[in-house]
Amino acid sequence: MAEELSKGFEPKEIERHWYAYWQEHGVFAASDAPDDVRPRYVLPMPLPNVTGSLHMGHALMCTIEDVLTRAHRMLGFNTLYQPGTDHAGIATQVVVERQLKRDNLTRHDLGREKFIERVWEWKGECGSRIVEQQQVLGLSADWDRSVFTMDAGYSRAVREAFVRLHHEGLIYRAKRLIYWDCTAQTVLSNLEVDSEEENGELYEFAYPVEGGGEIVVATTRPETMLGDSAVAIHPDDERYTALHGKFVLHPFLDRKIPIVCDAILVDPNFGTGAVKVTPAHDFNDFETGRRHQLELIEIFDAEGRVNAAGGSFAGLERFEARKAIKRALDERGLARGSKNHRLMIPRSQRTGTVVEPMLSTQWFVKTEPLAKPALEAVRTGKTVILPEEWAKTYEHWMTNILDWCISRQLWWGHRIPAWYCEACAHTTVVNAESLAACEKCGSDSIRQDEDVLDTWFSSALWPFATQGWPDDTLQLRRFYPASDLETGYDILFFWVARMMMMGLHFMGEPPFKRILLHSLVVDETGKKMSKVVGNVIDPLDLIYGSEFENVVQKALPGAPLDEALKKFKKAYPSTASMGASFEAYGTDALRWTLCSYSPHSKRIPLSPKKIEGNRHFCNKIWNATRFALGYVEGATVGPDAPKATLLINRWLLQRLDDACVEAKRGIDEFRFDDATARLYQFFWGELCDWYLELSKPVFASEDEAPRNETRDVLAYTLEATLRAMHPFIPFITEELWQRLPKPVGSPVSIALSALPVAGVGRADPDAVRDMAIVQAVIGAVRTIRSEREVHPGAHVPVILRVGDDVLRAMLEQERMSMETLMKTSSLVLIRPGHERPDGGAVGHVAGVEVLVLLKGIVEQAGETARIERELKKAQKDIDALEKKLAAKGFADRAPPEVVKETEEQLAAHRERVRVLDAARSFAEEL
RNA sequence: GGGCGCAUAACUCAGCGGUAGAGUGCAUCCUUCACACGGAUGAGGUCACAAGUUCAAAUCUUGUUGCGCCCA
Repeated sequence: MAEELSKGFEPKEIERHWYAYWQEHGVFAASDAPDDVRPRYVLPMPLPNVTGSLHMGHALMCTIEDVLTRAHRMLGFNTLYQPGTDHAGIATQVVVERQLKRDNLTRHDLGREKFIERVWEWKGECGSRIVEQQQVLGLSADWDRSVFTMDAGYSRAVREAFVRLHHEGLIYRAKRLIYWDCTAQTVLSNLEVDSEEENGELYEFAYPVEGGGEIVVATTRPETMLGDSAVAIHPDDERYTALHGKFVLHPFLDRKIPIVCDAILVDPNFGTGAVKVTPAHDFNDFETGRRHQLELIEIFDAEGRVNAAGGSFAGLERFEARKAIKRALDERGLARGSKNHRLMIPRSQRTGTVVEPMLSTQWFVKTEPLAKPALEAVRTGKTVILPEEWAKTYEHWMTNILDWCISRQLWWGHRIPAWYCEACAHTTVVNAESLAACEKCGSDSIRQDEDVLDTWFSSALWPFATQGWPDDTLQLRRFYPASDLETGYDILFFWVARMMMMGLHFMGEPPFKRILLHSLVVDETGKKMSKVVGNVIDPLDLIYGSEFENVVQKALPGAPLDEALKKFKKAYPSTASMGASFEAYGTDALRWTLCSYSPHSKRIPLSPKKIEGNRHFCNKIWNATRFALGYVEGATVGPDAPKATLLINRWLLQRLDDACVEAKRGIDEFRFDDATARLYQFFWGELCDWYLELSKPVFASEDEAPRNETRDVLAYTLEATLRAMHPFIPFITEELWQRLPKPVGSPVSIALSALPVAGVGRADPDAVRDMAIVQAVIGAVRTIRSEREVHPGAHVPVILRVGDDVLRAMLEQERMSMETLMKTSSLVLIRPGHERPDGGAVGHVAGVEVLVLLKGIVEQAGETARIERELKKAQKDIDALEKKLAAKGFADRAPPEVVKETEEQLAAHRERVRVLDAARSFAEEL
């Protein structure tokens, strides 16, 4: 047995040690053995960006997934937690381009080949930082199977998927209005664009109407007027009835523009009620253009500069053009003022640039035929979404799904396997890295499409491309479909929905049985974590501890320290009482905390105080075990609960069973909050607060039989409880479990032991009922002692008057327990009506009259007030119950058991009143 | 504008048809031989508002108000 436990729980060394131990012993490995007949549990890890680093969202996700993984492993499943990393096309390319920019270089200076080499180099430099950080969190992924989305095998799968979809007509190339990132100079899918409300202005200017007069339009983007091909008004707007069918004249370009009526685009109450329409650079306008067959006039080039269509404004950058246009309108006397306006600005998720709607030729996935089966799978319950409210969101998105633009004008990624023939204009689409000749005419004058695929296209294949697809491998058969897919709801559309579509299409069945969605980690006040707000917390700072000064320097780099600290404290009010740093809370405390939030609330307001509290819980576990270790030596721990005769032992085994059943249910139903709360309550509230306290007099007694029984029950329960908690807090449970007596033949690690399920304890409802009475009686004495300010060290005589003979006999049995926790030297059990000495306080619980003799212990009488208070409370309850019973229809329409229960409650309260009332004099006899 | 969701103790949140729960915080007492990262006790809530369904509503329905998020 290892060295003695330290007085307090110190996570750091333990965590390092056991993670290495698990890896050494291959604890995380899934089995490929053909004869392995265990049921399978497969969880594909949402792949982090290869160059990324761990944030709070990862910590939450990884923790939840590892709990699921560990629990299933302990339930006897052949468990695969499939790890991997994503090449993250645009994100990675943007970072490397920024690095080049420092040397005043662009990717074009290097050329495609050299640039890609450079990205690979950087990937190497980042190494496996993210993976190491995930390991700090204790993830039990099968790291030997880790897959990178640019691996040769995975790349082949990506090309295969593209080629097949293309041949089936589900991928096509077309010119469409898309979102254009002028910085990265690539198209983005609508999901990669985030719109945020920002300050802007609503600018008004007048278009001269042909034949005289003018119409004033309101716009947030005056520069796009260069591409206007209509002015729209509401057909019912009486202000403009006279203008129906007329034209306006473009002030800068030689163009006549129609005035059209459109009830969909125009809100007559907004702005001037007249809207300029730019179909080539706005999605709503594009649709309007379709409805009215308007001309599409493109006015920007790829860098966001005005093109030749902009006449004298050509060459100006977008925002310069805005100023120039406003100036020009002003000069022509057409400006009609402006006002401040909040508007949604769409920005690229990766570069932060305001994206530009542009017309462009791109590759698209035809989503509707793919979405149908994906929708069906959820509707029929083949795939279940939890929490279920998300099913509605999924349904809504899938039924309104748009075609998915999958080409990107980037270099880092899977190059589109399409070759254009210069001789015959045929497009060859084949699964190959290079192609020699056109498949149609045989010409070698071909060139490959320059673009790469959207990263999400490759990750959509994750559940099967990781297992060897398109080959029919043993792995693929064994580990597809996955069991659960767990991820943040923010990538429900990006990733989950697309995996559903691809999985169903290529494999014929949905990629997972359940989709589990967790919430977003936000700061303590409910705000999103962001670099701008300065409220980002690095999970490693919580695990290893960190001065707040360090924390905020990372959260708000470059900002003055005072300011950063102020923002941080505001975002995390609970740190006010924490001094100047996070202590090292350890992975377990962080994991437990993250699991304790309900998945139903969409936000998880991270509270450092809560993590601190859960480190205290770990410390409690540590010390309770330290206490137990002093007594459990030589205990026999078998596979089943030991025999128990003592009430505390019988009770504990029943409560153990209850706790484990509920914890298991919580895990099964994706309610880790319930599971952790129950285990917390059992360990602290029952095992520590009651059982350990009550075991002390047993261990101190002379009697060997009860001592041995208690020793065995304690050892058994503690060992089982550690197993039940292991999925949530793997490190501390392993450390302590290794030191406890265990059943013979226990595995090398708690991670491979069995998760306790129903039957781990022993059913004993009588014990629970009796123990509740003992607890209530002890509580009554404690309350009286506390309220009458009896010194905690003082021993006071207690008399219990009990009418029920069976009950009195039971309490007599528990004399030792009660004497210890009541701190009494003289406990007497008598029948009601039996004589009693003078002076004291009275309580009444569970049919037991509790008399605490205070004569000579407290000076003054003064019990009357307390009794009056109790009586008043009881009377209030009686009134409510009587009212309920008397209410018309209750007796005959409510279920009989409810009526009976109500009557019993009423009787109990009346008895209580009778006893308390009779005790008034007793209280004044001091 | 469309969709989804939330309003419960000072704070953060569970509960979702039978007379309100947890953690933290607060108050009082206790350094008792596992733990002061501890123990005991206590205070604190017309469950946003209004109407309805029901024998019974924090819990179901509708409306109102306030607040989030997603999509446009």
